[in-house]
Amino acid sequence: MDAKTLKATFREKASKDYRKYFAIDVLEEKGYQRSQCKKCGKYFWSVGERDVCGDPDCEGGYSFIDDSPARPMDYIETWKEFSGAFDGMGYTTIPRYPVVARWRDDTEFVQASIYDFQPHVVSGAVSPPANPLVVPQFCLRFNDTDNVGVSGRSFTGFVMIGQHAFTKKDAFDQEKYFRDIYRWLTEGMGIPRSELVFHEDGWAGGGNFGPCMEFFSRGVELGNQVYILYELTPSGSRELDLKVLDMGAGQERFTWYSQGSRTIYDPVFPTVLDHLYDRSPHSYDFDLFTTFAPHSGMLNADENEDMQQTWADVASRVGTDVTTLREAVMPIAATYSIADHSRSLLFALADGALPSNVGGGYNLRVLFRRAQYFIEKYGIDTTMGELCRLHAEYLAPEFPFSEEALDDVERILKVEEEKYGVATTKARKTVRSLLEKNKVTNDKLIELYDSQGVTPEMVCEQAEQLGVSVSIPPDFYNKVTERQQTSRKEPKEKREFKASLPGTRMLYYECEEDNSFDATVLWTEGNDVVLDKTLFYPEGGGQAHDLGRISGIEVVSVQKHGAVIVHTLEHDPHFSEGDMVKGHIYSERRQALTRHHTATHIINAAARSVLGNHVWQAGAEKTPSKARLDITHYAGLTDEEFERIELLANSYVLKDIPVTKTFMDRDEAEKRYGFRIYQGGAVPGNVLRIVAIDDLDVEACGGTHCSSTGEIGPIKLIRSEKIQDGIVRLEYAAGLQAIRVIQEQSRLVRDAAHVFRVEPSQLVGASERFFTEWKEQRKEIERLKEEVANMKRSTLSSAFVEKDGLRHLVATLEGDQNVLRNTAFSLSGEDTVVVLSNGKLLMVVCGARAQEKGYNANEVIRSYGKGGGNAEFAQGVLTGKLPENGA
RNA sequence: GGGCUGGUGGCGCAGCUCGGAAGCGCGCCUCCUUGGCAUGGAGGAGGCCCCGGGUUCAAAUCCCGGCCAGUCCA
Repeated sequence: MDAKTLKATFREKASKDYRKYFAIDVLEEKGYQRSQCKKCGKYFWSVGERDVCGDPDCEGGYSFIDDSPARPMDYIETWKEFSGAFDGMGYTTIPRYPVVARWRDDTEFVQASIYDFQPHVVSGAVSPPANPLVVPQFCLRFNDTDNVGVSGRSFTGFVMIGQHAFTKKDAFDQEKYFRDIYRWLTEGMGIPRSELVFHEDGWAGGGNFGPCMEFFSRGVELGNQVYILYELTPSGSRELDLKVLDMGAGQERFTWYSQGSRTIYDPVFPTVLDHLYDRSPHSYDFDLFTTFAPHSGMLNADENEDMQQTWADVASRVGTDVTTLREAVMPIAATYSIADHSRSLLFALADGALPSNVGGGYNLRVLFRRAQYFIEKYGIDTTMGELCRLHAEYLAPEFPFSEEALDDVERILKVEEEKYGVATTKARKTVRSLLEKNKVTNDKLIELYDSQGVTPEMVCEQAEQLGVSVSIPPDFYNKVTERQQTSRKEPKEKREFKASLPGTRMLYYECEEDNSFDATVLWTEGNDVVLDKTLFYPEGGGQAHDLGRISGIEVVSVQKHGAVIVHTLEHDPHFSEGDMVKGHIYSERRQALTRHHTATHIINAAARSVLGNHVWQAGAEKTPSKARLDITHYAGLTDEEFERIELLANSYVLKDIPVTKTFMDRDEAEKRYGFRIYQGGAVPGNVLRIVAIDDLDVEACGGTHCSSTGEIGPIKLIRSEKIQDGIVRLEYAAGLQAIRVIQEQSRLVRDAAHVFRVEPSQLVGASERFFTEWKEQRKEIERLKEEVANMKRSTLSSAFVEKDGLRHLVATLEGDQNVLRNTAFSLSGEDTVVVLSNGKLLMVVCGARAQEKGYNANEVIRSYGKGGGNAEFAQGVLTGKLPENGA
């Protein structure tokens, strides 16, 4: 059953038996009564009789603008008050999580406060950082980008205030959770109880489900409480062992509602909006916008088929025409968009994400470009970096940003602005020349957008400047989508491991130095063997698996399936379940892998120190011969940065810093070291293995590691390459392998120097000289050939034979294609037919009069050999012997 | 992850459809014009047409495979 049907089914069930599923006692105690909405059919609770439920759709718009029943609060104050109120009710306030969700592998950005605790806390595997708790969680959602600014309430980034509790089934106190949020709404925000309406609803997601209570006032949803109580199993629904309270409410909504301002943006970005208005040459028509604001909710691009018509409808309601309305609304909507987008970028970039052309980074690039476009279009004198600083300053009491982080954000935005500048200048040029040639077809428009990012709006702007008109098809973006062919690869099938066995004891953590061990065989099938304990490190964390022998048989692969380690042998084992076996690992390979793994952490730390705090690991691979690390960075590395990283990494090695490995509760590790520990991506389990190189680098990592950095030996960077926008790949070798790389490189230099017969130190100078000379001599040869051709010409010019009133020459001369061609052209005149060959190549040139008389070079050449060309000039190869007349 | 577009002197580009002499603009060098500069005029240097295969008598051009860059969509 999918989430949608599960939700609908459960809602019906909960409404029938609402006393069981909702905190009815509280509602009744406060004087609320239950009704069914005459429009949508949902059940809801209100003080006194009501026909409709309070949803904006049923209510017909907002009625709190300029008339809020609540106590006005500013944006920062909203959180302060909320957190203070809940502190008094036994909740712990925890700091927000990064908006880049590195602890998860199913999403790039946090989209709701509950994301912080998925999957491990919600599943019960990991204990929450506090319980119950409240958190101001910054979230990113890109699905509503086009509506930001216009619809009056959409954001790409917002703060979801979360109220969460995670309890054993019997300890779940739904009544208290509801009472607490009710107290906040009425006492904290000062909303009279008669202004509140509560909806009964159901919720489902990820196989879990439960009832849900939504709270509305004056046509706006202020938040909802989800009670995750059940899970769906193949045999039916079952009560969860761990029940979860998930209350989410927008901090922005609370503020907006409390102030009754014309849009949600005005009270949320006061300093940034002032700055934008101040730096803009535009005069804004706030009066018309204010009249427009209550209807803004209608202009939602997702819900409207025909936006043109909707604009017309809104215009007539406001009492003006579409053009006047748009001219008043769009500049203000643009400033709202700029404010929203810059704040989203501030959080995303400060938390370590980078704009890119692939993945989630692309969403960030789109945000940047959309905002930058508005800044340029309306001639606002500011930069995105400056805006981010203003946001940071305003948000500081709730969300402090470090100076280093802000510097980083500014640098990244600068680079992004340059890229945008290059792309738009180029695009403009292309558009201009196309417009001048009058070659703008619909197909061309789509191609321009698809391949160069030229929006139809940009084309129109250019066209206007040139005084040309272009028509944009109304279904433009649909056509773009049509052009995109969706061919998706089937996901690789993962081999399922069926046997239910106890977790294998991991000797490679306990006895790091050993290379042999005794163990009992627990299971075998085909070539696969599972032991009770093993020294064999399985493939994982980018580190290749160990090789060796079990009972004399070669081990070819070691994989981890859950907690069970499976060894694959070269052939069927002669032993069986219950037997004792002796295992042996090849320690040279293991040591090389270990060095490369610790070297990877060192390189990561060095890169972070040289390039900045935005550097995160984006992937890694360690083999016995070399290793590679992908890091997030906004540009390719310069040679200087490359060398500085290498040098710094080696200086860490020389300091011989101890490397400690400890097992630690996830919750404690996060508290002590922060989210930096998730360099390698999501790690399962409540207990993490923390590998710390002093405070230089601390990561949750399951790999094998040296016990101090000195053991790594030398580290040699081999190359760096930008594998995609925002990701740089570093390749390097450590220990003896590093020496091998260095040897290889010096051999290369030695061999090359030998070719030039110079000392290696003179190699560069020598090759430069040789290359220049080679080019010069090539030129000289060209000149000489020219000269030879000239000489031949004077001998051949007297060898013409008269025929049909034309002069004919058929001759052989030495020389290559160029000599032949030049000679042929210089000998030819109006009345000549020249056929030249060097014994193999063949050329024919016919003069203008010769062509008139029917001598076509393209045909003439066929009587001597194969080839072709045009009427004047043809070339090819000789097939027989040339019947010369010139010699 | 997938699609699309592009890669030609130092820089910006044309040529590619339809294979047949590697071009244009800016910049650079030399000379002339000028009191000097801006400008104007004349001449010149500077190319592994991204790399590797294939088709063809012949490939910058057509086909296949790489590499690099840009861009759009997930």
